[in-house]
Amino acid sequence: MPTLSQENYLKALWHLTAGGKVSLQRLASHLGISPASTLAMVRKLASDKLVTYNRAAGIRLTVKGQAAATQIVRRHRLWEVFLHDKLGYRWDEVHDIAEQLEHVAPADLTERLDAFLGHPTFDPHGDPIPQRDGTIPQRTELVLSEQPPGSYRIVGLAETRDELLRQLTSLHLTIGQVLELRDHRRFDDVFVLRVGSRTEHVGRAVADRILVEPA
Amino acid sequence: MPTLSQENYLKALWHLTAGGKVSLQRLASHLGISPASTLAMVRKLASDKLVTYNRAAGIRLTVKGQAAATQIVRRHRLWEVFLHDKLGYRWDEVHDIAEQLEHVAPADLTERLDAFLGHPTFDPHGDPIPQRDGTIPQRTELVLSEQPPGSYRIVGLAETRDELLRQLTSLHLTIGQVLELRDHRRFDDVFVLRVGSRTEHVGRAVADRILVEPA
DNA sequence: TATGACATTTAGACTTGACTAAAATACGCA
DNA sequence: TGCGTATTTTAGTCAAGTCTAAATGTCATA
Repeated sequence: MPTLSQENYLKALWHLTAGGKVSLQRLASHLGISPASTLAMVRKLASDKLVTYNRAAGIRLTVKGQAAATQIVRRHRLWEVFLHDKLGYRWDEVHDIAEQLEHVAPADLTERLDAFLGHPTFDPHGDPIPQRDGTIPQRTELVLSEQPPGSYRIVGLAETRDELLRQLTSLHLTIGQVLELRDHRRFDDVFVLRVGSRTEHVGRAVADRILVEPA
Repeated sequence: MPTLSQENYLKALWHLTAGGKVSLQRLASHLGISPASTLAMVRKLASDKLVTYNRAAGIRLTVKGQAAATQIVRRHRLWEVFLHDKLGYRWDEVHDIAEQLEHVAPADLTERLDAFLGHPTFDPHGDPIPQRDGTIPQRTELVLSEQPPGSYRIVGLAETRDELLRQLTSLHLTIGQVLELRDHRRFDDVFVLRVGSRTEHVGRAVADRILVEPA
């Protein structure tokens, strides 16, 4: 049970680690905190066995720290999906609010939220949501709007906003449905689809949110 | 913008005020904090013009303090509805979690949440949710399960859990519907209703959540 | 190998929100 | 009116998380 402040350090480390060795300096400037204060906190994290630190190797998350950080990122991204899909915030507004919500973590809340949102795998920015077991989804599905004409099966939806869901349902564009992408009229950004025996025209907002595999 | 800790004091004051003069002592023991610490915080609140304090009158919320406290209670109870209706927590589990969430208050979030939940007027405990303008709903609707046989119009639902909503919809028990309560079979807690031309049998879980007025 | 640039570490201090212990005040009632 | 009890207030501490300034290390390279 890291403190709120410790959680921010862990999350920052999770993000920075991808970019190579994490020096005090780098962590400090990422967080906008002085190197002196950063060192103090890194020592606390080390005494809680969440990180290891020495000058040469820099700061490294331990297995325990990794797990904690991953769960924080998971909570953050799930809240982003909630704010976007359910409350209708724009994708560029959700980050700051999720920043607040991610620290609320009573047993169960994350998993209930995940279920309520339909176990999403990507957040509104397109970043993967770490799963309960810590694995990170890889984009294997294709986004319909980026495909060449052809036959595809819908394997998922990138969003669960009621309005979008209703529209997709009314077009029979639900998971499992096979469709044929006929044309992308680029001048007005309309996608022409053959769904069952009907021809449908959908805009980019819809085509961007349909995840498919070749059929 | 009171601090997190100040918000807890304001909320406590809001609740205690109903019970008469609020002495330092009373506030302190309600919060489980020493009178000395409480005095220190009350002075801060006073310097922010959120409360007035003197020995004789005790601690009183100013108009500004009232407004702030009311919004905190509003946020708390809206989150309770979310946790109960949407995430499926039991009514006795939601308080502690809402306690955490109520302090997250970026512009807009409360109103969006309110809209998403369908502008509820009572929380899962049956307590009124202060409205955006600060007014406190009064229970004017009647709970179907507490009425004598007769004709009623449905004016609201006490809950928006999808499962409940689906069940009510499938029974045609939606807002505006007129129904006749025929009987309450007390030995097995089943309510016998006449809805349109059909006779329906519903249990207490449903009858408790239908708000009606005589028709 | 000595030096300058940059990174790290130490030292000391501040703010917030809590604490305890003890002093001051108020209040009920004998 | 004054005593005893309860409440309020003061004074001094503490821990967390931050700061600044200054001291110390490290390292590439001139």
